[in-house]
Amino acid sequence: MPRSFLVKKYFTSKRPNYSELECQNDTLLDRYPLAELPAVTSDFPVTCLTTGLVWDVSLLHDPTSPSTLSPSQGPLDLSSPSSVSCSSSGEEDEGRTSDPPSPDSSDTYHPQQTNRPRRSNKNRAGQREDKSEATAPATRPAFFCKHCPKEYNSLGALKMHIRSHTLPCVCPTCGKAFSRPWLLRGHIRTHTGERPFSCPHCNRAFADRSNLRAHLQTHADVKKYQCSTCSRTFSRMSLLQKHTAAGCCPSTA
DNA sequence: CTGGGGACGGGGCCC
DNA sequence: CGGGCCCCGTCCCCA
Repeated sequence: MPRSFLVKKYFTSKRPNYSELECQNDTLLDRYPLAELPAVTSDFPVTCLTTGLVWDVSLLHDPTSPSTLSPSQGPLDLSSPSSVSCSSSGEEDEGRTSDPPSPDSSDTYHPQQTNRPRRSNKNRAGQREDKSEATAPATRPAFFCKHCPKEYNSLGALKMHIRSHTLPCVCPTCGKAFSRPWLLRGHIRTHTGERPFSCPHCNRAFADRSNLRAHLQTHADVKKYQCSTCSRTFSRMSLLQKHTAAGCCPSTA
């Protein structure tokens, strides 16, 4: 299978609208251009410097102290895709990762029957609004991101968010940086061509579970997103939005 | 214009 | 508390 299609065009004209990179001014990528990103030390599939956290609970330390990101660690070893690690640990997810679907988990992913019966009471659709508001009750301690105006009511949440600024996980192949190890693993599949998520209906395989989920919608008679005016259903929100924007439903557009 | 794939961001939840 | 994973969602591109 040709993989060139996987190595997307964001190296040319597409993408890297990674706004995070822009607002990082004093953070990782600025200080350490890709070619100089810290390298890796072990034999793990990803590079992830999770300790490069910087937060501003109230003041915190100065950004001039690049945490664990020491340029002296040397340039990336782009020639050895496997010679990377995630400082977050040294153990990665041997067998625990969800990346490749475990054979025992009914071999394929079924969105209708999420093999995880959790979050039953949680409307995840609203999480975007939640985080955009980022309002913390006055009775709770507020943790502020020093890189952006976001505010969290737990240090853990803030730390997680800050990783989106520090981007501690670096692809050994192309140097692209990610906030989380599993994001990097997913990215690495774009290099390796690995597609562990296969569609049970058409045998098409995907590197990304979300993409498989979206794909499965194409097999559904009634798709997830429905136009409130014409009742037409779409596999993706974006398609519904295009549909409404195109004028089908002026009332909802 | 529509449909779909690729890549990715990020918060919540579980362990 | 941190790491890992899930899910939702978005953006871009292409046929």
